[in-house]
Amino acid sequence: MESDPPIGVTLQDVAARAGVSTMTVSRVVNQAKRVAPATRERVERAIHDLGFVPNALARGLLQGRTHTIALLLTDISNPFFTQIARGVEDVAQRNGYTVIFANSDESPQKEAQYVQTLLSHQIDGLIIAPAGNASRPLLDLLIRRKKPFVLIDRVIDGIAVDAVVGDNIGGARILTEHLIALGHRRIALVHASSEISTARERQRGYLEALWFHGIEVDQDLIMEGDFKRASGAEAARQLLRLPQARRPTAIFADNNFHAIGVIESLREAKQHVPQDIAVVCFDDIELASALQPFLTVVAQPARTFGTIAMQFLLDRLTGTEAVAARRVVLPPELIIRESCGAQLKAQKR
Amino acid sequence: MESDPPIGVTLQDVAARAGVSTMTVSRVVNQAKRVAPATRERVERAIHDLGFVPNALARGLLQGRTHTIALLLTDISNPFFTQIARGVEDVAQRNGYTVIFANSDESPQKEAQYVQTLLSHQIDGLIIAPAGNASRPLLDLLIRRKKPFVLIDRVIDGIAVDAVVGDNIGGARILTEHLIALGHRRIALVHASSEISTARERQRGYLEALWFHGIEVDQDLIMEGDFKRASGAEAARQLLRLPQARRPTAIFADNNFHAIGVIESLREAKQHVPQDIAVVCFDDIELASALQPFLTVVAQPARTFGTIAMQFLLDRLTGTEAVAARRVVLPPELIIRESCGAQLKAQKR
DNA sequence: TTGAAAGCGCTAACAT
DNA sequence: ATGTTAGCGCTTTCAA
Repeated sequence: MESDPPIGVTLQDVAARAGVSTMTVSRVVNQAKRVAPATRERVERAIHDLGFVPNALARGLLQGRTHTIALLLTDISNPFFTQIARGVEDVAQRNGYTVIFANSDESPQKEAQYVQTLLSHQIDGLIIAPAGNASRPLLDLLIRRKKPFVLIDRVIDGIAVDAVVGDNIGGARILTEHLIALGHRRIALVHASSEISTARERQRGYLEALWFHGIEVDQDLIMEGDFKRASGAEAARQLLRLPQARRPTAIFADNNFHAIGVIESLREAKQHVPQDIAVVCFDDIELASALQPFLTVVAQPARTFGTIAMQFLLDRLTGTEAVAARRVVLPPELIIRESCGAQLKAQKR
Repeated sequence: MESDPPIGVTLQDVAARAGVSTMTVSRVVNQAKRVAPATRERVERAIHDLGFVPNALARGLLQGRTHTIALLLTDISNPFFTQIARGVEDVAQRNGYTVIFANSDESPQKEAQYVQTLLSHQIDGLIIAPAGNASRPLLDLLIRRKKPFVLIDRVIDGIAVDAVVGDNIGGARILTEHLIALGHRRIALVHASSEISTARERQRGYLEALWFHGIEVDQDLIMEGDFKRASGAEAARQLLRLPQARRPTAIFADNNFHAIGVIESLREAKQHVPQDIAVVCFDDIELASALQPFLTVVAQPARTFGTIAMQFLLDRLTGTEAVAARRVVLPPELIIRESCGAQLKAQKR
């Protein structure tokens, strides 16, 4: 049971060493005021000597709070979510919270499984980018359990909780109108499942822009993907199979991964971007754009998504009074790079 | 104390509902065999009705094991580390482990702080990419505490522990020799601090290649950065300030972020890559390369780094017998894209 | 097959 | 300013 080296030093051990009660040690550890300077010093010496690290489990068990929150995302390999993670982590760390990350991979099953695990670990709250509308029961469960949580990037209809999202409709309109202004009329859309609010809203913005400018919607130009690279590539391949006259002159990818996939397929087909076909997308790919700046995008302040969401969660965690659900909609920013448009305007109708 | 809705349902509650002792419930939860089918069913029904989720803290406190491991990286926004994270997470999840991620941001201080927090949360083990040689005391602490850990990507001299790394010397040689074979003689190096094993080894590989081919080393072409984008950009700016004759015809960036920064600066200076100056780097930037494929790199199987490291850690965690420290060195792969070389060969000496 | 008691490491609430 | 007691939710041990 008892080990030779300092493995698992407890508060008791420190108390014995310093010749005081466990309560005194506890008080020193927790920065309480009511400790005589001399005693405090003895205890601190003992803590240092023994290399004591308090057991957060025991403390959590007793207090019902672990100072741990979870960040449940759908794809941690997407830079957009990575930036969110950094924002969350920063604010969390500054406030003494530990963050557990998890990846649902756009799968409601995986998501449910993770929430279960996270709950069992007694996390104090969560920040979630829900996999889709199917996540609804899960969120209801959290509400019943009175676990504070904040939705990030995506919302679920009819559930009034704190949420930090981007203006997807507006962003999609801006992007589409940018293309229209450059003379494009046959604009394809590669969107993800309508189960996901962001995909739904971006599609809406695209359609609104077309309607507003009296451009007829061609269903053959609207492809469904899953926010991943491969589906973007497949969508582009299909678009290229259309007869020349019905092919798009521009493709609007509803997220960055779709755009990458689209561009890959176009390259395979020897179609140059932006000379032969324009490509724009939602969410930036900072690294990629640094290399070769031609992709016009609507970028979102992902890091800010994270910091605000964490702030909201903190309010809930430390909140004295009950606050109504808040929703922050952050505006996206149109980044025009080596304007695919400029060239196209001249050469297209 | 007692709440109205099912908030914090305990094993006791389930026991009461099912009319059995807590032990019986515990046995059902833990899949023990010695439970009568009828009893088991009653208990399972109660668990479901009450929505009972076992308290991992209480269990951990008692057993001294939490089935949680930590992954401590230096930069989660680098795709290389993101891939590692996915690999680790996959293997961990399949084996019933929860992963806590943390970012040291290349700072030994932050790293030490995180390890402290993680230890207090009683994680069972860690996978660490150490910030640098300064991390040595921290690792010694873990050894004293008998916390299993595995080094990933970077090693610390004179410490015999499991490690999963890439062949940095070999990779750097390959990359440098690739440039030499294309006719380059003035090859610059942008490397990170020698405090970091990967930076040290890549520098070594670069030097070895030059020596081997009888090319004199020009200290003015060797710049120190910090593995981040800005330092790569600054290094390139300085290189461009050299008199024409002493400027490099190629730049070897010792990681992907350095390369991005270098390319940005070159673009600002209207230097075209690869026509005017070649750029190669260690670690791929998959997304970026998909967009515009001209960056020749030495790519590492990051995901495999993660899966193997997690496997090693699992061995330690479940290990019956003590195994000697293992070190796996994974070979990198040279990816030549639109060979910056081909063009250069013709135009340079 | 099931239950009772004890206690993991810590701190809230109450002494002193 | 310091100590004592009790117990968080669970499982280990031992008994029935």
